[in-house]
Amino acid sequence: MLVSEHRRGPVRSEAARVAILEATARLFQTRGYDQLTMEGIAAEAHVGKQTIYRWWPSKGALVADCLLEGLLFREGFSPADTGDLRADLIAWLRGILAFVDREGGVSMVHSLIAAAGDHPSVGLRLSEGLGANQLLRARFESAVAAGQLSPDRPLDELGDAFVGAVVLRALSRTPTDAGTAVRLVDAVLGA
Amino acid sequence: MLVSEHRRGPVRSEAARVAILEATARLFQTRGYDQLTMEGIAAEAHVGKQTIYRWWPSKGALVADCLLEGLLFREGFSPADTGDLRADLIAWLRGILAFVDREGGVSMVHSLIAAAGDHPSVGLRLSEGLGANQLLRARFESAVAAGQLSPDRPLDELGDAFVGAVVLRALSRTPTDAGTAVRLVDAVLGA
Amino acid sequence: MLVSEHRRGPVRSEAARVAILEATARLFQTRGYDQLTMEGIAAEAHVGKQTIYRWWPSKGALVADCLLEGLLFREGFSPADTGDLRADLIAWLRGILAFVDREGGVSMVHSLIAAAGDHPSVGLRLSEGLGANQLLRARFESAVAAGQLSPDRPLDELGDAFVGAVVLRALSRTPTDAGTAVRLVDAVLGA
Amino acid sequence: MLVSEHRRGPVRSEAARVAILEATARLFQTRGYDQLTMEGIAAEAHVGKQTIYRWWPSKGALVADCLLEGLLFREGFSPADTGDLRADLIAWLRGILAFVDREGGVSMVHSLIAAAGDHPSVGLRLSEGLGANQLLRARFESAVAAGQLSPDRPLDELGDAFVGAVVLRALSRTPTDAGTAVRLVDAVLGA
DNA sequence: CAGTAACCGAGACGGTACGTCTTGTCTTCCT
DNA sequence: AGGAAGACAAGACGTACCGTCTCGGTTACTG
Repeated sequence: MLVSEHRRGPVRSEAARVAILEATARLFQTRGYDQLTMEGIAAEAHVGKQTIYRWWPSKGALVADCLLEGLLFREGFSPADTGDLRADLIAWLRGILAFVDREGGVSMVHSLIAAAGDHPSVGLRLSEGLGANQLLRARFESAVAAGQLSPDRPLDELGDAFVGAVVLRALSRTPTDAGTAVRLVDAVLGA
Repeated sequence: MLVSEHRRGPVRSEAARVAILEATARLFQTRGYDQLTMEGIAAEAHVGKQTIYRWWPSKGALVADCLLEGLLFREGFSPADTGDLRADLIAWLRGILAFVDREGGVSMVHSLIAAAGDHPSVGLRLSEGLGANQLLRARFESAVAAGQLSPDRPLDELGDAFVGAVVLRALSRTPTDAGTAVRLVDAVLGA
Repeated sequence: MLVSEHRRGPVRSEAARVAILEATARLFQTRGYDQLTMEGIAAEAHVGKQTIYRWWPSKGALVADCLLEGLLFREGFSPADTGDLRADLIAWLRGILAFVDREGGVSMVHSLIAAAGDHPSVGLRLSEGLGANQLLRARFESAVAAGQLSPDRPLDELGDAFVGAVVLRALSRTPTDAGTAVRLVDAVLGA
Repeated sequence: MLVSEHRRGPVRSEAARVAILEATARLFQTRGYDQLTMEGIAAEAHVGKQTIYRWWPSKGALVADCLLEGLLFREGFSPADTGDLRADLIAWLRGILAFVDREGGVSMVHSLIAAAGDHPSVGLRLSEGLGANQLLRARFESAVAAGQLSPDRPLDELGDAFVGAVVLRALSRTPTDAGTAVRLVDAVLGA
């Protein structure tokens, strides 16, 4: 006895889905989140507006999906493991800060923060994108194993502290200098 | 003989200025930053739109001014100094997290984050409003003097780490539990 | 027993055809021509849109078919033949004007006029539906035979004049009074 | 005794009003009523859509205003007064029928009928535009004075009968031949 | 004390984008 | 193959705000 609940009619068009996400990513990167419009995306993707609204409730959800598909963050910021936690974290933070300071980096982060305001999962992905949380946590665990980090430190919160500080700088547009990464690591880890 | 550069005509109306800021604060608190519109503010303040645009360039600037006037944040979050740094920080964080979790707190913080995206100084004021930076720094200095905190730790960055972690939680709407404050303090300070 | 003429494959579904026409009539009468949509008809008839487009080119054609099937006009307005042409015409016109003035009558006629704009045959059917042209012409012929109407009057055009005047009133929403029918008959026929 | 109740603020822009009406007339004549869109009018008039909606509630009202301004009907169809009522009416009807049959004439009338469906006053103006009602009535009065027309005939309804018959022909797209005007006059007036 | 320049409220203006609706075509599965 | 369901591209709908400009009317300094 089969019956298997079945829908009739055409199925979601993968071509349209991809075109929409790619158009969104393209426009997000070139114009930023605020300038991103549903109409612009529809035009760029050669798609009817209704096709967007059928599958995504909002601009934020669309950007969140782009993040999930990895269309916005090409680069991952994974901390190296040279055995020296402090050096590795400094290097990792410098990478992130360089990205943020780079042409378009600030506005990129700002756009993501704005998008996070509209859609919760963007915030989660933002942490992961910047901090590569899993990798960061792995690095911390390695440091704990090596005796460089007290096992008492809650590692997720430790990651949040670093990533949060970076986000806060971006929010307040505090300029970064050469020593910023070092100071931040020393502040949190102790010198 | 100083020609005394002088303007003719009436001078800026204090009544209008105050009405606009108060209308902005009122609408910001009830509807949030996104729902805040220049037209709405003008109507609420019984003021012409031009009177707003004459003195403020943007919605963000208006909100920033509200912050400066103390119309948005009634409460300050100042850490106590009982001699026990860890306990004081935990208490302070709990206060902030309770505020954020409270009815309307999340959206308040989100609105401020959104406003910060539009206007840099909102970001600065946000840090200060949440973290009361001066006070926090003072508490850290007291801890250094008491030998509870290594003098090597850059104190500004230490504050950023705490406030940043809170902002990050708000951004990703990560739910808070009873242990969050403790874990965050232990993560950053060491247990 | 004449099975005769058989196509293979499924043949046009009579059930669908009828369901579509009835849905159209139902919606036309309740919502009017402007509110009538292909999507609405398809939904009301539990039919795919394509099934409509396969057999009818437009909304107007659909309404025209409804008229042909007699699904829109239940009532016919046939002039009586009491021997008194003037009285018969006045009675007949009063019936039509009462229908038009009645609840929903104006919008009914307006909808038909709109449909006539989209599809020529609706216009023809409109004349017939309102004026019952054949019957009206028969009444005129009877009057000619009775010597009440000059044989020189072109009878089709005479009918058009009456029906046209009614349509024009509907178009301009000129209100009707008790004497309208009398005046119209006297205007055209002479008192 | 001063203080006459006064509105403050800018006054309605005559330039915009005229541009909108002229754009409407232009598009109405070239594309017809159905193809006429508010967006198209706004674009053609170089005007924001809101400026249209601020002053006109609908497309029909806009077309009605165009009629009132005389932007749609250049030509008036005024019956001559040669002393021969029948000949004058035939000539007048031939002019109208020629206009309707002419390139674009049918669609023009159809468009006006459609517009009349949307907006009552278009219907009134339609009668006037086609029938020049005042002038027609004046011609009838002259005929009554000359003893060519019974004083018992209600003259307004007489005009309606003629104009209505023409509208009805346009609605049903009944083709016109050389004798149409003659037959119509004879039908209504008697030979 | 008249002139005049900048303020004020109100709100119309040209625009952009919104989210919804309908059209007519296309695609998929089911009977 | 025909029919139901419904996704698709297109584009009009009417609304909400944007930031600018234009009105009269109202100060308050200047000559």
